[in-house]
Amino acid sequence: METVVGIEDNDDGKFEDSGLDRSSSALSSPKQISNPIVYKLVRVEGDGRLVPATDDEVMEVGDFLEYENSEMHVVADTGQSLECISIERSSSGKLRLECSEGSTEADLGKLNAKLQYIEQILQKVKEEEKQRISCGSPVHSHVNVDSQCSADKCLVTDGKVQSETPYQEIPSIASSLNYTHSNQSGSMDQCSRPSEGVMESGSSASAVHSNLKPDLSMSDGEICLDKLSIRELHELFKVTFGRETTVKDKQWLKRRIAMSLTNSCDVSATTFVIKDNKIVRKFVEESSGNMNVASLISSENMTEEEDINFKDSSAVNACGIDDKQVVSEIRLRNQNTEYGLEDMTNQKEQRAAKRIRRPTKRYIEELSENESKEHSPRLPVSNKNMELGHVSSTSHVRPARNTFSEVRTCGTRFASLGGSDVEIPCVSWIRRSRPRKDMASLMKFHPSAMSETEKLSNKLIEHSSDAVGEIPDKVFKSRMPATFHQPSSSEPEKEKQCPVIATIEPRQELRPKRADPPGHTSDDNIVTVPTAKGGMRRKHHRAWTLVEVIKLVEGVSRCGAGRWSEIKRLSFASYSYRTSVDLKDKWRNLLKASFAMTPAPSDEGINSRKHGTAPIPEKILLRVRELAEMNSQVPPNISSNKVAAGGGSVHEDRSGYL
DNA sequence: GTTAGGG
DNA sequence: CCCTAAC
Repeated sequence: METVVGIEDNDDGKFEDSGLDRSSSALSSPKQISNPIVYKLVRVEGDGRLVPATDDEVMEVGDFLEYENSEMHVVADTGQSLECISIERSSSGKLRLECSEGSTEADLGKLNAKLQYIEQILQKVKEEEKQRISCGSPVHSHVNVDSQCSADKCLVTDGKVQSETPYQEIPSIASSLNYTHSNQSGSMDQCSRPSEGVMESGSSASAVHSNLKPDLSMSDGEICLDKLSIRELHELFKVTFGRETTVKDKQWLKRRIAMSLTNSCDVSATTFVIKDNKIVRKFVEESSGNMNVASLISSENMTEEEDINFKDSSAVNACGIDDKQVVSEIRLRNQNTEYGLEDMTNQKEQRAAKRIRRPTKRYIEELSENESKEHSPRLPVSNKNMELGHVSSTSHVRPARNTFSEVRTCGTRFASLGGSDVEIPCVSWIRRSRPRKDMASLMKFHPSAMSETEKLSNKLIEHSSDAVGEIPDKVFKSRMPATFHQPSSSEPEKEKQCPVIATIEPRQELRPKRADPPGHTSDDNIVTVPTAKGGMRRKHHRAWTLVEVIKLVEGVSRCGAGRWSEIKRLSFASYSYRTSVDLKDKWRNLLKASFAMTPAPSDEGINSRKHGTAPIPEKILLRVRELAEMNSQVPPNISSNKVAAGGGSVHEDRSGYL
């Protein structure tokens, strides 16, 4: 699913289309495509904003898209995707593409039609653009489809940097399918920076940016950030990031600016070669690469992929669109499923090779502060359906600037490479999914793949999220040596093994009566805290919802009490945070409650007397008691055939409310 | 790896 | 919820 693309444009909405890729490489088949198109899945928030879809959400619809329209490639946000396809959400806020939702077929059909429509439009634009290009007319309203899968371009038109791409939508389908052309940076900003009010209208925040874009100093056909004074760099920084900076480090400033211009998160590890009016980013692919050497590599020595990109870029220039175009070449996406990890590794390697001065903590802190300010009003995002995805196979990296405060709270992370840990600034460590509404659920970690340090970091992360009111004091007291962001999917292995089941499961999001309290809706606020013995212990409380209880009861009725793992598998596949032990514990409590309940259900005070505790409908409790009594009579093991074990009454009762 | 039970 | 003994 790493396939992809590059459609991008600048503020003017200029497009260039090098061709639509209509191949149908599977999501799972990351083969490189010459002219792919990336459709970035986003979610439409209630206020109309677009929020980058989480991997899970992408996966949620990915299969469908692939199935229904093999030509469309939905790519989880990797920071590389440039397109946004927003899948309309139902009023419940849930993506309406869930195959498990029987009633979504119509929606799927509509979506599919829309997607196809979009494609048609793209084709048209592309053709138009080709004509324009042939005419040498630098019109600013054409489609710019980068032929390179992941190349981002920062166009400098008339000496103005236009790296910030506005949100653009196709009116006719805007209501439900937002098709966004933007470069990586623009896209990300639009989608993930609520504070900027992006995505709210065609006139995006880019206007602000574009107006402020200063001229890059040009010298001998080269754009040299180096020749800018600190003051100028500050200015550039300001217009680029929309905020002031007090950093005096020119290199740092240049790096940051370059990051923005190239929409890259690892500029720091990148050497720039500015030539022929282009900023060509050079990457050292392997640790063997020596940045000192790499920095001297000119475009002629680019890797094959880069060379292709370069040619393409040249072609664009040759068309006379703008001879001041600055093109940032970004290494083609690593198709490895462990892309994120690899990328990280590369960064580290590059860093090591180049011996680039790592941003000091101070800088990082400044970033954290500013960024958190900028993004502070983040909307909580429920991140459900984590389990749906075979998502885990891929890690996604986003540009550093899209990193969010929760991650930035930590200065660095450690990346283990070749046995040695390397400290990497968190700035370069990116979230794999869109920011969540619920700060408390910043992350969902993969317990099985979590190292002790990672766990520590998790703790710290939770620490950083004020939304979690349950953080034990000891967490605050403990000092975190380092923090990471769990790059891989947090999906427990078990869940991955039965994606089908997960998909079939009813919407987890649906929490009728007892929805999780605000700020506590996510499923991944699982945090661990150190124990006295040095081990890690889960420290997270998640109230059982009525839906969960019902599921539990149902599960018990089906499988019998005691077969928790089975119940977990069948009824809680989508509730990764509910372990079989949790089910068991809950059942225990339910039993207690049900038997504590007055024999006469008519008594209203059954649950209410337990102030604070969730009012479990007496029906449920009755059912629990019934099952309990039944179980006492019929050992669970015999009830492998639960129906038989359950007996007739069970069935009848179930139909009532389960 | 699960389950049961205590904390 | 966590921990752990017992299976």
